[in-house]
Amino acid sequence: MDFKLEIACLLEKVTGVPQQEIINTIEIPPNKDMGDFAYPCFRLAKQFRKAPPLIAQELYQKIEKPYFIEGIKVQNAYINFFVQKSTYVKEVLQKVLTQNKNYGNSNIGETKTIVIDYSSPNIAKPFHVGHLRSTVIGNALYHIFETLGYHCEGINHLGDWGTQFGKLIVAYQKWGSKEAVEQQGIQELMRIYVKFHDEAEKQPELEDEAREWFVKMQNGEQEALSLWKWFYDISIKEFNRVYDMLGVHFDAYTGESFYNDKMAAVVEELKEKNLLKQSEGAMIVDLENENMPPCLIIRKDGGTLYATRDITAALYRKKIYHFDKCIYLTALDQNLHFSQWFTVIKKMGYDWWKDLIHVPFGLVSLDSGKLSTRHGNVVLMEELLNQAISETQKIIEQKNPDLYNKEEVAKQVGIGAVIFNDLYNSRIKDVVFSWERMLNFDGETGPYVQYTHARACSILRRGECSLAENIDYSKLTDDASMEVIKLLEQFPQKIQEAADKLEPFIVTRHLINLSQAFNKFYHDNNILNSETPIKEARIALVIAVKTVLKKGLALLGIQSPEQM
RNA sequence: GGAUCAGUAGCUCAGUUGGAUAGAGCAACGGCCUUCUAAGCCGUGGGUCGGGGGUUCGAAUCCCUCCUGGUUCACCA
Repeated sequence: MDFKLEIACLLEKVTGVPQQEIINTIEIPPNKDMGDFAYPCFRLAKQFRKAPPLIAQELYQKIEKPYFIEGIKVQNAYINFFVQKSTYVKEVLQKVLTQNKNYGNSNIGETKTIVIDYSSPNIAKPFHVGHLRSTVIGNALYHIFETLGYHCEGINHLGDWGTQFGKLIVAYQKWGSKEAVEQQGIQELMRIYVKFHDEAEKQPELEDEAREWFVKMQNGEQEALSLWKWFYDISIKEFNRVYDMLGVHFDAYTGESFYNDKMAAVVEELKEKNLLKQSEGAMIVDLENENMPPCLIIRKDGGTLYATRDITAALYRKKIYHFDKCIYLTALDQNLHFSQWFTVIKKMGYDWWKDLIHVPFGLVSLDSGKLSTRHGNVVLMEELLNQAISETQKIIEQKNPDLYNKEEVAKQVGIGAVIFNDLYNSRIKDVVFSWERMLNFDGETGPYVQYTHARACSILRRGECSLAENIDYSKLTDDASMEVIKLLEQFPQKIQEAADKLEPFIVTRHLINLSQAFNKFYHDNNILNSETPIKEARIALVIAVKTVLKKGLALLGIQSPEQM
């Protein structure tokens, strides 16, 4: 039973307002003494031509109180409903316990496909904290949509093509060695790349040489391509190490190089549709009447650009995946770029341009300023994860030295802390990276939620805790228990809300709230030493909380150790 | 200058499709481990919701205006 829906039905009968509209208006009162659900009557004032409190009063008279409602109270313009607690507890817990790990699933997205473009780092550059947000938010949205029944395609649109590889080839031939690259991987590639830039300031002709090499790549010349492939393989190997640690996977690694041979046709199409225009030697799509600067398609030296590849990729994805939505996770500073090329798609006459969605997030920086690989102002992702893990190990030594699988748990908790931290606030907020904040595991953090889950597991491990046959749900009507039950009930709506807003933090915050409520419940009530009917009911609650916490963390891409 | 995002407690942030007394965590201070994990629980202090106008029965939320900060604006991605 869906209580909100049932209440909406009651109200539909007495107001004539459609159910769906009422559902959207029903709120949870700020204070539990006011009621469990509230219907504000302000909006009915016009329709009824009366003062809202009066309307509330009149509606109240007309409502026939069903069995699952214990009481109805009118306060000012609000009609407040008090649910029949034991019915409510029973309905919610039975639903969670029978659906188990499917609790919160939905079929709303059935037959729909969502393409998610996330992570997308540049090849031959180290994976650092700046790449974390796209990766982790994209991964969470992937899971969230999947749980709502959507078919998802996760794409890592690697930055694996462009003049920078020409530079790298030149640098490698001048200052690199096979051994060094094999031994040190990206770090060595980075070193010679930086050296290239230093040297190119003194000898600008190096830049020409680099461009030549990139042209050779584009023309498919063997030597250039095999070097490129080598750099590519080394990078992917290192990226995958990080992705494995983060528990992130992709359905495709079709990066920019993949579209190399597909762009000409798109440029041709733009020409045919009369959208391409010469300007200052380059080919552009003019967007003046859209109040935007032009979208650059072809450079004056004939090279393609970021937008060219994105447009090509979008057309390809539409053809291959028939997506209903294609979402791009990048920092907010790319806003204009996306608006521009989305508009180009629109001008090409594709009505699905509106299904292209840029999901931006705030900028990451360090105390010491902007992130810059070249100036060494970065925190490497592996370093961050390893720090978080070793910090966790210290805490385990201190708090639970007898834990049997310390290393595994340290990984789950340390990495979980990093992911959780990134999914804790709304996307748009800028982030100044701070070791102190990152390695603080107190309060509203990943370890807090994991700890709560481990506590629940601990109880279930100790007691004879199989689920009882006939549970007396009336034993869970105290305030602390009710608070937990309410949050369990809201979980599916929160997943839906997170999907609607493309904001995983809605789930994150809900897990915090649930953990807080459960910890209070845990503190107030002894579970294993209570009398049988109470104990059975409480254990059912513990199982339900454990299930939802685990599910919620999984949606965020975080593991749930049973002990920590 | 144009565009865009943000401004809520000392710090980091929820709350913004107008609604009941603006909430958390961190930090500070004070309690609670012979009882299921103290990575926990309870309590105290802390607010001109950037400023000023306006709309409304009602504004942190909507409109106008100003201020501050970030980002971006032609051949990088």
